[in-house]
This record gives sequence, structure tokens and C-alpha cells, in this order.
Amino acid sequence: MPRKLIAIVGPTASGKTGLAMDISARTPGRTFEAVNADSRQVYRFMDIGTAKPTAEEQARLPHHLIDIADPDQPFSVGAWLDLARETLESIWHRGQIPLVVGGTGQYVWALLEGWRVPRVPPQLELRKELENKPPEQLLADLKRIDPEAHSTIEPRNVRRVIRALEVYYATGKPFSHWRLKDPPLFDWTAIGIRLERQGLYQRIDERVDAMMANGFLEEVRLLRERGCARDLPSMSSIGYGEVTAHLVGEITLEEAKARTKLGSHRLARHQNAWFKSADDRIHWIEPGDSRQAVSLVEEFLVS
RNA sequence: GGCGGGAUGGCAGAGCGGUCAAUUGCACCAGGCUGUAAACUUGGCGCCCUUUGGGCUACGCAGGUUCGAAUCCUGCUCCCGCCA
Repeated sequence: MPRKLIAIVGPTASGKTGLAMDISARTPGRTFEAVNADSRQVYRFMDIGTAKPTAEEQARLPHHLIDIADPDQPFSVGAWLDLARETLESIWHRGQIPLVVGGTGQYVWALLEGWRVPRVPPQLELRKELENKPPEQLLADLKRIDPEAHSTIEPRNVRRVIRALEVYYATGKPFSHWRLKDPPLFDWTAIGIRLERQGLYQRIDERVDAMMANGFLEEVRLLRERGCARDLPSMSSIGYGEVTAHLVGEITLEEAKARTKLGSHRLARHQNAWFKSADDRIHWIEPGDSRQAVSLVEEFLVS
């Protein structure tokens, strides 16, 4: 059996988890395991706000790469890639079919396109030092060291300029050197859920209301009790920052809800951008159209 | 009823005689992205014309002053505070 993988992509609240469940339940003679490709569902204790698959869903369909990091630990594409590749191997080894499910375009494409990522973990000391330098100097340094990266990275995007320098200092090779892809050693197909914008926004809004009604505030309160600071990347996730602002009395609950909805709209548009640029490599289906998805999967598996 | 403050583009909110189609933030639209990615970042955002350019309509309503008004004056409508 060749190594095959099915990716399920789409914006937040489009129903990716539900679709994975349906595919798993309605494709006879095949056994699936899900691999999470969502940059926030990797964190423990962040369940409601990230719309993590429920325990019941996870019992029916095994989900990997969920709850693999603490919210105050650094996490990244590279870490995810390593774990994802490992997990895929073990799934294939068991003779099952992986469903890579998630809305983080960078993760999905890094895997499917085989991005070669520099293994340079964040170096906080160095970053702090560089952040204190004038941006013009950082740009000048980058131009000297790596003219190609200099011309690709937007000058005002200091964060990426610093990362490029960090990678160079750590590896001795320019950042642009890493902009390569190694074709992956597996076959894949991608199924995307597409919704028109108004409908999508409505689903998002309903889901935010449901989260708020189902213990999201308590979830954030507990994270804060665990000592999760507001400026952690995990706590910058949509909803978490807004609810924190409400819990400390900066804004009303209504305001927090409204901002969470708007933030999620923005997220959904941004996610769409990742998948739109690869439009021709994705089989688009309507939300809830599991029949179409199942036949795509069956076709792919026999090909 | 008296006194004061205010009405600006989808919203908030600057501007207070010319350089204002109008700062800025949000929202919205379109992009970038190779170890923070739900991050970070770029452009657009009254209408029309092919333009670094031009035209038109705009700052509650109606008039007025002025070469020229979102900005000054008068009246009207509505809002909001304080005193009755």
C-alpha cells in the first residue's frame, strides 16, 4: 500500500472536524487516524476557545498532535513538522490512513510541499538584543549578509528581519538558503471546505456565542491561574486575549464577544488566503457535503 | 423653562478660513509569508476619468460673510450634560 495522506482544510468554523468524522465513519473498509494541523489545538488546557475535537470525537477517531505542548512552551512549524512526519510514519506502519486536519496553512503546506526549514530554535537573548537595535541597522546587516532575503522581506517587518539574522548567525548560512522544498515521499490529496463569506461569518458568530455560553470564561480564568501571561503566543489566540481583557476589567463581556467575533472573521479571511493561493490543488466542497468528500477519498485511495 | 456642549466618511474620532476628499483607529477589500503564523507585515478604502493628473459630489438642514468655509455668522432640526 503506497503512502497516502488526505488533508482537510478550510477556515475556522467551516466544519473540518465534522467532515473528518464523517469520512472516517462512512468509508467502508478503511481505518483513519487524524493528525491535527492547527497551531492552537496543540496546547493543553485550551479546548473551548480553539474548538478542539471533543473527547467523544477523539474516542471515535484517534487524533494526534493535540495537547502536545503547554501554553507557556514555545511551539513552532518545525516542531510540528517533525512530529507530524513521525506520526505519519507510525500511522502508515499500522496500515491506516492519515487525515491531516487543520486550518493553519503554513503547517499544512510545509508538510505537503516539503519545506526545508532551518532548525534554529528561537534565541530569546539574541532577539532581545536585536530588538533594541535601530531597524535601519538590522536591515543594513541583512542586506550585507543576505541580499536575497533583504529584498524579499518587507522592511517594516522587523520580526522577520530578526528571524533571518537569527538563522544566519546560528547556521552560518543565509536565510534565503533555506527557501527550498523537498518533494514529499507520499501521495496526497486535499479537500477544502468553501463557504461564501456572509455564511461563514454567521457560523463563526454562532460558535463564539456558544463558546462563551459553555465555559470559555472559566477556561481562560484557569489558564491565568496556571500563570499563563497575556503576552504568550498561545494567549494571543483569538478569544483568549479578549476574554482576559474582560476578566481584568478592561472591557465588558459584550465587548469581548464582539471583538472575538471580528478577530475570527479576520482569521478566516487570512486562512482562506493560504488556501486560495493553492486553489487548483484543492478539491473544494460545500460545507456538510460528506458524500462528495467520501467519494473523493475513495477515488484517491484506489488510484 | 434657563444655561452650556455637540452634530464630520460603515463606526469611533481629529481638523476649527486656503496646503482637506478630509489625520488616526476599528471594520471592510486585496496581498506577502519557509521554526512566534489565531503571529508579523504590505497596499486599497466618496464617485468618475487612461495618468505622478483632472473632474464631480461631500463634513445635520437652509441661508449668509469671504476671492475662498468642514472650519466664521444667522435661523431651523435633532442629540447630550447641568440648573429648574
